[in-house]
Amino acid sequence: MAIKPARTRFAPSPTGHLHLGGARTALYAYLLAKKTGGQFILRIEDTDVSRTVPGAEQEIMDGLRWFGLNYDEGPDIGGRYGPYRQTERREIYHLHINTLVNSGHAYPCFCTPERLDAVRQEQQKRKENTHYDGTCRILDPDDAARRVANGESYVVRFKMPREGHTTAHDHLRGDIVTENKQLNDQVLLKSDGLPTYHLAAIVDDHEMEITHVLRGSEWLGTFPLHVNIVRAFGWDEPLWIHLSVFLKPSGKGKMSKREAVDAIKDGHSFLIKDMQDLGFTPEGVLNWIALMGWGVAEDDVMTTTQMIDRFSIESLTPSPAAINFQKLDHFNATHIRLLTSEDLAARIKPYFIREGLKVNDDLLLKIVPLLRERLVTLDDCLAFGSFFFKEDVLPNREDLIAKGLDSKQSALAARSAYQILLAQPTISHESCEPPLRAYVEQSGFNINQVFGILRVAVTGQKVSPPLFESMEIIGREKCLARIKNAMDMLEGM
RNA sequence: GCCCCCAUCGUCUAGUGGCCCAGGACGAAGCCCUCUCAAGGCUUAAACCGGGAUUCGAAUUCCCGUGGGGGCACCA
Repeated sequence: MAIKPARTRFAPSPTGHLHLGGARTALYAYLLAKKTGGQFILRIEDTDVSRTVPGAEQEIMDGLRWFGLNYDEGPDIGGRYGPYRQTERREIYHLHINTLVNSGHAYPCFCTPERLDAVRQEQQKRKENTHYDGTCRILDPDDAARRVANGESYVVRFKMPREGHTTAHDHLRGDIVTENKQLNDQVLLKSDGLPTYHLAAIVDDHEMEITHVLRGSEWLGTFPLHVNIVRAFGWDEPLWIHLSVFLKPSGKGKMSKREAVDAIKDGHSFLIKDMQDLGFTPEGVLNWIALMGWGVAEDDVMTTTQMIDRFSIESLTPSPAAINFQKLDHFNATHIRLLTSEDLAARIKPYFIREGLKVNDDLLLKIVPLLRERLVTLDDCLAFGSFFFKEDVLPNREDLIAKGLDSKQSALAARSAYQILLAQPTISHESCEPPLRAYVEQSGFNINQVFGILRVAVTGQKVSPPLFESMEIIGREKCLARIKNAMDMLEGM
């Protein structure tokens, strides 16, 4: 059972929000690192300065922490292999790009974007595969070096072999063979002096001694390029694992703006920052995304610890997975039920406070057992429990009239129940239910009618946690007052 | 257009040549429990994309279709 410790990384670019796909990539990388006793690293790929969004980096870090996916090295905590922001690693890339140019694996290119554009259009017109035409590939290296020294604007391109083929090995798909003539002389270093992803990621993964690269399958297209770069350097390759993409719920295509709007409308989102507000728990979300792309035979309800225990890159699946929010609800509800009362209380408290309610902690702890199995999302605590924190309750007149009865009959039932409860020194399940049931027996009304009137009277709503347990928590005085009030309302109709 | 990847119930998946008239989970339907709503228990319906080939035997291997996804930037 001697597994080599894996060093894995999550390497997002700070250009937008942390979403489900990114979170899953991070999760798998985290699980693999923890499983093998290795390290999980956060690296920020911010080489496209124009696309960098202020706050995005922070959001990524907050998201990972919310999930409990704590990284061992990262921009805010440092580490032996830092810095962990690519814009802070310019010198490292320049060093390596020089190596590549000197060994003939890369070359400076002075073509202007305008010329490149023209070439591309020309190729499209001829229905050719668009690719760099190689103008600067055949430049004399000394001439090129002179032009660079003169301050001429340039990029550095990778000199892709024109003949033969490249075999790249993906752990989930096996060997992927590509003809080299299909490949392009990609830009490695941009004219602003910053590297492109292709160079930066490969250099960093090597420098940071990453053993397993887990990334999205959108990188499959440039995968042959990447292995060629690694080989040009003469480095050992990491194990490459390209994760499947997430599809929209219909299974047709990736999530888009349109689906994002629909998801929000129905209380869901694929943005991590929204999840917390929507009442989802990190445990629920994690469990849900873990299973999209990981084949777990049975017992699929897991905590992070259990996931670490059972995780294996052998059981990852390469096919795309459609998002299923109903399943998220299920896992969220399931994990809520797994929480201790203290934990659940602490988690739902903010939702009551957000609603402007004054929360008494003792009371909160008492109602938690009544709420627990009724919550799908944490904010459902409002629908089932806000009346506990209100002085008064305002039932709808119509709701007080029991199904199948008129207002007079309902008033009679309320009055009778009131008198029975009034005779009880304390209100509890044990003391109240038997006499009330006895009354139901002899009154000719049914349980649902009588208990229903009381429910609306005491809680102000038609759906609530169990009646007697709720009344016990609310207390004798308040319950009696509320029933009296309901009685008056019914009799005044 | 070119290149690459993928393909088991509606969805996520188990399955690595016989243990599969295909198993689990979500969802659906029904029943039980029940003061409402849940939770819980039990049950049912529901799939190997199509065609060839290999083999005594294929969901599992190979080929060809078809469908879906991704990529073809000085973006990641």
